[in-house]
Amino acid sequence: MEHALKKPAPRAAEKIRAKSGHPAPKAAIRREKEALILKAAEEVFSEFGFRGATTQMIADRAGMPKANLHYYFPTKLVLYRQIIEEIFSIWLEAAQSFDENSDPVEALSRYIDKKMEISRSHPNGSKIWANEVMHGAPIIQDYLETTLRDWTDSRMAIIQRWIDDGLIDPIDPRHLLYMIWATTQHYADFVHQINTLNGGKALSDDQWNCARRDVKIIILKGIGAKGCGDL
Amino acid sequence: MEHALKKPAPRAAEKIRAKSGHPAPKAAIRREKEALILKAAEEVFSEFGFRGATTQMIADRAGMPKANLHYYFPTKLVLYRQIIEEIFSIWLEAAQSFDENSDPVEALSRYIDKKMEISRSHPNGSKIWANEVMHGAPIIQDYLETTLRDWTDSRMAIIQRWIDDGLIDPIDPRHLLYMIWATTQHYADFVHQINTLNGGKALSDDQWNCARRDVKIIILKGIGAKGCGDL
DNA sequence: AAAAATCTTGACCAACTGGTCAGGAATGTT
DNA sequence: AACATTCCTGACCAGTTGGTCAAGATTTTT
Repeated sequence: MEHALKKPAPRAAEKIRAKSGHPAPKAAIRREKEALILKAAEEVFSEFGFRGATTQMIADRAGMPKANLHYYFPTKLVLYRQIIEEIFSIWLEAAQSFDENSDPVEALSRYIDKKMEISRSHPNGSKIWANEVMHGAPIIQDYLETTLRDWTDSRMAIIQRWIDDGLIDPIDPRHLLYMIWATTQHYADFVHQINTLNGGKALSDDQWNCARRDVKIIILKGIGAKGCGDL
Repeated sequence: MEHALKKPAPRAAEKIRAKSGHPAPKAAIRREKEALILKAAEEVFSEFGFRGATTQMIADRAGMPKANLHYYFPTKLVLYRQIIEEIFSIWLEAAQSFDENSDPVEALSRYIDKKMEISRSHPNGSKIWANEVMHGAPIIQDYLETTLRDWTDSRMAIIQRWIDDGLIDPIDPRHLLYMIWATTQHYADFVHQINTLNGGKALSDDQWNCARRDVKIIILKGIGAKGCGDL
């Protein structure tokens, strides 16, 4: 015990606001705190996994006592699920661009670009997803069986049409999708390994451009897509 | 308390051996028990991660009381590290075949085949590795910086020579390696997702052959390797 | 046979973790 | 101003976990 009793200190946030003279509307407080917690939780979950993360760690990183975190999110699982759902929606949204173009080169290029962008700007989400799937998807199994499966089926159909139309070589659409997922997500999930092999530094803008270009070239050329020489 | 006191029951293993009349040499006991524990630990670690796995779970799956496990492996970390090291050696060993052939088509084909084989036969190892790297490689960082980096550098040099000799297109060797790793390991790390998208069933032999073939074709054709039309 | 070394295990413990709660503080409403 | 609502937090608790230990069982050595 360093201090047997402490005088009831005013809350830090209120202190600051008092100085600046602003009020602290309840609605805003809720929004801000929840965002703070979600951000901290995403970091901690991606670094330690669901079980490895403790609500104490998340609370610390969000700058509030643990009890306060539990005031906004009753359980760790609720917090985790909300994060997973947000990640999932980002993934699906990025996938939209896939079918805005009828040309395989255009459609696949954009899709790969978007996926690479997400891997760079949102690596934690990818990691949490990978972690979840690797451990048997205990929490998002229903998503895999419904939304993801539907999405996959429809995109495979599109790819199959390209094959039937002779626009790309006859490969199994499934494995093309897996290769795109695997490769693009690798730059998020294995960013630590990639950085280590890059002399301990994060990839520069140039290196990212190079990665994007090479990934696109190899995949598009690999499936014999017509007219991809000028990427 | 269901039973206040229990008579000292003879150990199960000894019971069986007594029946069969065999003795139980200490050396063999040690070997068998350690192997049993390592096998169980690999399963549990791959399913729950380091922190998610409990020594109790591992002991249960190995069919022995927890205290017995701690007799052979003093701490959970020691057990984990031993497993990681074994996995690492398998990976490097498989990579040997990479430079037994001077022809890029031959060398890369064999390398991809071996990696796909490992993903099918040894998915747990791949998952543990991925988990470890995703969480910042807290335990194997030194391996990444020494052995893996050396290996990567030497292979990149070989690929660069192929490029200089005009045997493959000028892409960044680094990203070719990453693509091979990402794609082949995806079939281990994301096996749950793949199976779910496959109607909940594991890939059949035919499907595996198809995956192997498509992965090889796309990558080899994608880098413009000469003479890979007959894969 | 007896002593030494190794193996086995139930019981136990200290540290930690998710989650609770009471009561005080800030804000909103009348 | 007075009352209601929402927010904040130190203290607390029950369950879990990695790891220990002493005492007994089995095998090896002398």
